[in-house]
Amino acid sequence: MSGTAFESRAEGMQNHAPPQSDGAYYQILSDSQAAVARPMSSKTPETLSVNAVRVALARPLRRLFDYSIPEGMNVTPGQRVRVPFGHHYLTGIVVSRCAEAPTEFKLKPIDEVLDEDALIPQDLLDLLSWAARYYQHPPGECLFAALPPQLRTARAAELPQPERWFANTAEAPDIPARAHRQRALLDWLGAQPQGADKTTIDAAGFNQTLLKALADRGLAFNRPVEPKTITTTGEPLVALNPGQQQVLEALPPPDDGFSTTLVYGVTGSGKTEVYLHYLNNWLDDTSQALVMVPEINLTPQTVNRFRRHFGERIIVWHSALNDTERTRAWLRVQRGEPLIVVGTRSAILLPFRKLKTLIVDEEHDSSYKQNEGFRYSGRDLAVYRGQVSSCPVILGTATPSLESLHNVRLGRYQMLKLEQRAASAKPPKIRILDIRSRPLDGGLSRPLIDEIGQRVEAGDQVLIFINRRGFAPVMMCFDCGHIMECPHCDSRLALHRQDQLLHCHHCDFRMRATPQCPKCKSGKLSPVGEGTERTEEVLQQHFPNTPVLRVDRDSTRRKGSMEQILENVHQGTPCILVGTQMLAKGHDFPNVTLVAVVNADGGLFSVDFRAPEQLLQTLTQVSGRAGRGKKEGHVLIQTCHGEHPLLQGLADNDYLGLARLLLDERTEAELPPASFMAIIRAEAVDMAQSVGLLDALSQHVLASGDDIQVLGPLPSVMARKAGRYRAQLIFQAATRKPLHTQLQNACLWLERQKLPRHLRWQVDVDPVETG
DNA sequence: AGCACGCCGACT
DNA sequence: GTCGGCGTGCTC
Repeated sequence: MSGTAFESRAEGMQNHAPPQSDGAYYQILSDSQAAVARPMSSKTPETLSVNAVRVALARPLRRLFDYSIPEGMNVTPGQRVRVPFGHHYLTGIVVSRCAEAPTEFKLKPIDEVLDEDALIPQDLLDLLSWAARYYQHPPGECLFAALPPQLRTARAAELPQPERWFANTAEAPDIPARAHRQRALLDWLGAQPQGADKTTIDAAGFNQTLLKALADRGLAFNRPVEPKTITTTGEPLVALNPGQQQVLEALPPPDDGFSTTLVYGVTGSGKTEVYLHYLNNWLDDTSQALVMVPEINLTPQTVNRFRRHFGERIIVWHSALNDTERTRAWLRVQRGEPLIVVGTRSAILLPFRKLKTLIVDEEHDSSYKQNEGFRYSGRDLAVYRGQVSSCPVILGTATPSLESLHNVRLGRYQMLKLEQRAASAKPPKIRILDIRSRPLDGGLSRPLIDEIGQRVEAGDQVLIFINRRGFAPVMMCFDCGHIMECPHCDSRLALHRQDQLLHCHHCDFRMRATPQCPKCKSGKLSPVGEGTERTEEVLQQHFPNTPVLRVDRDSTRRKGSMEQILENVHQGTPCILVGTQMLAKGHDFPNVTLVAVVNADGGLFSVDFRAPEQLLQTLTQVSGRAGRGKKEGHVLIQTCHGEHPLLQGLADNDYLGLARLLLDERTEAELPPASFMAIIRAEAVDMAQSVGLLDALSQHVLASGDDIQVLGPLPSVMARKAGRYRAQLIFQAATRKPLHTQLQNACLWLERQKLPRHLRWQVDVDPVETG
């Protein structure tokens, strides 16, 4: 969370010493005995001049490895090296010079230096070393996470030249008559005077095999494109309204160095326009910038908005890039090209050299947190990076995280507000509809169905938000009450009627759906509850003449299908959109005048302390989809707890007020962000092993008694997932330091244990999922 | 993680 | 007699 990143930056700086004493930390991580044998105070002139470096290797080991530098070899931090490791060779990254040589064993020499200059700039090296400590994750894995896969090997760091294919018109085409696809490709290529790259060829409906066949016949050839100079061929920017202008002027310019600003802009207030103007005002044509967006939000619309103005300066960075595209983008950033990267979480690990500004859009979004392996928060690393690179950080959202609001309270962040919607749009009218004892059809109450009818009649679009995909979340036998459960998880199987499957949403288990009950053999196994599929079906029955478009992970799995749906919506003709969270984020549908939430109650009474915050954010974001155009927007929230203060407050359109109340509650309960938290999880083939390990760990940590609380071990909320039994131990502390000390202590202890093969553990600092 | 070493079952 | 199962230990 931003607060913690900020605070631990301050604390981190204390141990984050300059390069020559940087060893202090790794010494401990690297080899505790050696560290004891060589106290830092024993530094003498001759040990300081030792000719060796510390190297990070892509191994899950919480330490670095030292190598001697052969006579005549030049090595700098940030370069990749080939080093002997065990019985073979590995590619490693030089982190720093060794302050002293070990006496216990002789260092192996570096075999080869792989890069002419540092591949990873010093500030990124510092960021990643800090992150390795902060998140208690093996430093090698953190550093290698920042490299594109192709550069994790010994491959030369050369910018791959994009290919362009042309038709060879000099030869008379000699293609067998039956090879009509080859002929089609040849014709198509012939019609591309600029040539075409492989992606375009694929997109045009051809494939690489056809291309190769043509090339083999000498009918197609490939010529590398001349590197173009970057031009900003932008459309002019839209003029800002007075509110936007005010925020723009209040944002600190990059030359003022590091600062963090939270831009609280209600949905539809036009934050993106402010970002565009800010970048336009302050970026000279040598500087780089990063605009971070949540995974789901990296839709063509967002990118196009930036591209229309900044043209080729914009490059994207997200999970859909292939390895070659990734390497290319990475190296262009690394060479210092004046790019503006629009990217998801991992873009914060890019090797910027001339970073001027960091913008984190939708900063509250939980997809900034990586939930496996190196569990960093992209948003928090952005705040840290802003300090390292001395540039302003702008966090933008309509629903600030409690972490960021906490930092505003503490005076660490400045908050700027955009409380008016851009253009003439007014805030949506929110109504809470208590559905207790109301008959429901596909989850929809009568008043809701009526209202949908009115909107559609008036030529408007309607958005129905339902939090479950599939047809129904549960299959129950109406004779014996048997409920279909996943054989591998503590979960129920959901019915996906489209493909006639019962499906576990927590592992990949699927089985054929039949009405036959496996327990009592009756044929009365029936769907209970609603998912997007059922609601879609019911709505289509009620409104046979209106298109009903479903948007969930299933309906958008195919590449381009999301774009297809969005295009339909943007046509503006009446339609009913039914979808999951996917619909809540960032989209701008000017003709939607009614947004309905089928069931808001999931988050009201959850065990997860973040659930109310997340519910509030989701409901506010969803509501924000209504009435973005000229007509007023209406929001209808169905609930069985109409009296709940969170829902009552929501109707007043007062996000900040509600969030401040939630923050007070967290402070009262000494929960994050008012305190600091980390979770150590264990999983094994049986629960006794998982709990046993954490129990022993908890004894060990408590024995060394520091100022922290240890809760558990407890089985996770979904104790069994994909056949493995999971438990967790929660560490909590009022300040960061004792938490960090104990966490490090715990990791050292865990690494020392000789664990059975299938017993695994992991650390999660600033966890988002606490179940 | 990856790899080698090491010690027990069904095969040429 | 040996190929190979995965348990254990180590990697500067």
